[in-house]
Amino acid sequence: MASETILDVAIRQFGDRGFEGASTRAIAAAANTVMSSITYHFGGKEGLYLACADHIAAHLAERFAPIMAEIGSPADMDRQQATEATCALIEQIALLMMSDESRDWTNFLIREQQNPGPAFERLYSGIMHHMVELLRALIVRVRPELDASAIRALGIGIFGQALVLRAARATVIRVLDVSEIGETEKKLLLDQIRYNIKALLRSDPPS
Amino acid sequence: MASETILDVAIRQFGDRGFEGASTRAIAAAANTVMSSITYHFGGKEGLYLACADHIAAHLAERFAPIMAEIGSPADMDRQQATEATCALIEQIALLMMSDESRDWTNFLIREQQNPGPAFERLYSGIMHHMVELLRALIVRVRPELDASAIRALGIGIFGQALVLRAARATVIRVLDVSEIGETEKKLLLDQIRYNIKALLRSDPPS
DNA sequence: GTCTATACTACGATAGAC
DNA sequence: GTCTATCGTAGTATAGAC
Repeated sequence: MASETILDVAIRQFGDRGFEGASTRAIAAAANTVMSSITYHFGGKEGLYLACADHIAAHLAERFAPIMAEIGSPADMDRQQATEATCALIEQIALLMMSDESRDWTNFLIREQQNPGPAFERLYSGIMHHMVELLRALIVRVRPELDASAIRALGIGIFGQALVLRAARATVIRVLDVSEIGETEKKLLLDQIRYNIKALLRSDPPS
Repeated sequence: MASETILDVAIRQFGDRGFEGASTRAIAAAANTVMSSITYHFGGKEGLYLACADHIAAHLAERFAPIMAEIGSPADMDRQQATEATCALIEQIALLMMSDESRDWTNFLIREQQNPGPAFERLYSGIMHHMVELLRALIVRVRPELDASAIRALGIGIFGQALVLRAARATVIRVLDVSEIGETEKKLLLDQIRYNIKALLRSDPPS
């Protein structure tokens, strides 16, 4: 189906160049069709942008379905299990942030975070709030003594462990003194993230 | 001077809409001048973009000069002092990430991280590598037993604590269930960051 | 459904008046 | 230094052929 190809190309273009910077002609040409196909399938540039958001949400939901199913319900976990589940979840997010496959999705997502519009609404209610809620529930199991605000703030910090790998990608590559994030760097960063999360979830206070 | 106004407007526009999305006509109009002024002062759109990067680097250097002077040299610090200095540095970065004043700089910066070009080079060598190096040296003082790779990976995780506040801004606001990040939320997040950094810098391993 | 043709607007660069 | 005028290009939208 041509509209699938158009969506994939459009997500890349929008992610790289932003809504205004991307051109429907260029998107259509890269998808081996003409600009008016976009009008036909999506109603116009704006409609295409929103369809991209839905497409990303669907793909993310599909990608995280296995790990979320494996984690299951945090309600009947003990501390150790919830800690491990948190590590597993963030590890998956970190892998996403480092993957080339999802480079275009994450670029689109980060861009939309800076100027949230209707597309962010679709992304958030489509997939992100499920993950936010799961993370929150897991932290509650590990640190039941914390109040709701602290749980949320801690969750933000834990999520930052994965996000930094995409949002500051160029800096990460510079700091590691490599030309790209290869398998060696992936392993290094994932191991550190797992260690960091366990440190962040400890209940005995630092000196 | 008119070229100062043009730079401020341009940083906002480039940050919001990207290089291609921003228009020199719109930038000039918002700076109460005409498009050909940009040609005169900066040689064109590309020159303006690079000048924006230099402008941001200069402002960031100015903003962080006090805290970096106060921290001084990590070489003669003990663990406790280096831990406190790390907290102070990341706290300043976190404040920057949350500030409206620097919204445009950080948007520009994050955008440039996704597709680094000559402008990233100027930003990195202009200011960022100083901060990266300071953070690295501080962590070395706190955790001298770690090897160079682990120091770098830990630094990335610590930096992520601050970065997430800007890169996932829309999600942070959603999670905290507020319409903007006010004083209450700033305090909550900064307190958590300080706690988190101390947890991340602990040398006794988590269970 | 996919294409061509066209209308209209906006873009960046540049030359030249003042 | 700041402006107007203009050129060539590229943008979105739309109507209509097939």
